[in-house]
Amino acid sequence: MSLRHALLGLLSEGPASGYDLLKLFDNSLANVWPATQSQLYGELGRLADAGLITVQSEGARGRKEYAVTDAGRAELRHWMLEVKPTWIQRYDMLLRVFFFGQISTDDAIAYLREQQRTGAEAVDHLTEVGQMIADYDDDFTVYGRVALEWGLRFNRLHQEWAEWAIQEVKAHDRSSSADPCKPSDEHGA
Amino acid sequence: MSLRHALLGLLSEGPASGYDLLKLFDNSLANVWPATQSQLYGELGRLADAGLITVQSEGARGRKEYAVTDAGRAELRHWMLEVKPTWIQRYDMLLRVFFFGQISTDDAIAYLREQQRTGAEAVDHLTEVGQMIADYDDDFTVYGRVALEWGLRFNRLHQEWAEWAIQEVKAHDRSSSADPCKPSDEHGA
DNA sequence: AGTAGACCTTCCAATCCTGACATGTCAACG
DNA sequence: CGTTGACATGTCAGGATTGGAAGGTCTACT
Repeated sequence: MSLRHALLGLLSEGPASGYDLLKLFDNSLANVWPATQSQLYGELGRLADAGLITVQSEGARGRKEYAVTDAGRAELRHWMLEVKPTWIQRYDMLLRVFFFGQISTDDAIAYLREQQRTGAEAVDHLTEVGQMIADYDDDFTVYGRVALEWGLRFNRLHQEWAEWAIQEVKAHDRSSSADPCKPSDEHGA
Repeated sequence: MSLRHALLGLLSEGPASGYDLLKLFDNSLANVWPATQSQLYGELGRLADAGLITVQSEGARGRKEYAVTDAGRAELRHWMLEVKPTWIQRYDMLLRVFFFGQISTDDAIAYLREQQRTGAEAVDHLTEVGQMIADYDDDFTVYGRVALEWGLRFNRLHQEWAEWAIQEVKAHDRSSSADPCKPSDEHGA
C-alpha cells in the first residue's frame, strides 16, 4: 500500500491536483512505482477521508487541489523512517531463463543476445534523457538524477547478467551431450 | 499472465501435483515470480480447461497429478521465443529516496546505510546458499546458479546504488543552506 | 487408539492493478 | 461558431495478488 505514501510524498512539496500528480507519476516515478489514473483518484479520495490530505475545489466542478495535512506529514515521516522496505519484482525474462532446458541452446543464446540489444537501446535512451536534464533543467536534481541513475544501473545489470547467462548456457551445452540432467526419463504414465 | 507459463515450464520437466509445484515456486522461483497457493490451484484449473495440461486423480480425493500436453508445450515455446518480455518493479526504498527532501540529511544517510547493511547480509546469505549448492547438489546447475547469480548481482546493485545515493544526498545538503529548492514556501493557504 | 505432522486440495474475502469508457471545462484556431 | 487539444475528474468490469480458513489423506510415533 505504498501508493498512499507516494502521494503524500509528492504532495508534501506543495499542493497539487490529481492531474498534476498523475503527470508526476508518469514522468518521475514511472519506473519506481507505476500508477494509473484510476488508482490515483481513488487513493486521493481515501486519503482525504482519512484526514491525511485536504481537498479544495475551485468552483463547482473541475480541478481540485489537494494539500497534505500535519497528520499526513507525520504518516509520511513514520513510513519513511520506521517501516521496513519491501519490493516485488516480476520479470518475465528471468522466468524464461529458468526453462531454457526446454529449447535449443542456439535459441536460448539468440534470445539473450536480443535482450542485450534492447537493453543497450534503453541505456542509450536514458543517457540522452540524462543529457537533456543536465542541459536544460537545473531544478531537476533529486528526482531526475536518482531515478535516472537507478535506471541506468539496472539496465547495465541486465546486460552484464545476460552476458554471464550466455556463458553459463554454453558451458551447460558443452556437457549436455554426456550429461543426463533428468531430461524426461520417467513421465507419461 | 505469466503464472500460466511458469506452470507450463515447471510441468514440462515432468508431471507434478499442485503441492509439488507450490514448493518449486517457493524454493526456486521465489525471487523471480512469487505465487501463492490460491493463484496456483486456480491457474491449474484454467490450464486444464484450456487443454494445455491434463489432470489425473489418484483416487476419489487427494493428490492430482498434472502433465503438460503437446498444446501446452507449443504454447510454452511460443511464449518463450516470441512474446516480448515484460517487467514490473515496485520498490519502496527508491520511493523513499525520492522524498528525502522531507527529512534531515542525517536521517536519510542513516537510512541508506541501514539498507546497505541488510543488503550485505542478503549477499552473505546468498553466498552461503551458493556454497551449499556447489557442495551438495550437482544437479542443481541451471536453476540454482542462474537465479542465484541474478540475486547476487541485484543485491550488489542495491548496495552500490545506495553508496551513490549517499554521495548525492551529501552533495545536495552542502548546497541546501543557500539553495531554496522550494522547501515549502507557498503552501498551507 | 490417539495425535502430531507432512501432504494435498478447495474456497473465499479483500485489496490491488489494468484498461477502458464517460463526462466536462477551457483556450486557441479557422 | 465549430472543432481540436490540453486539462481534469469519475467510474466500472475484470483480472491479479494476498492471506487466510477449512477440510481431507496418510504415515509415524506414543
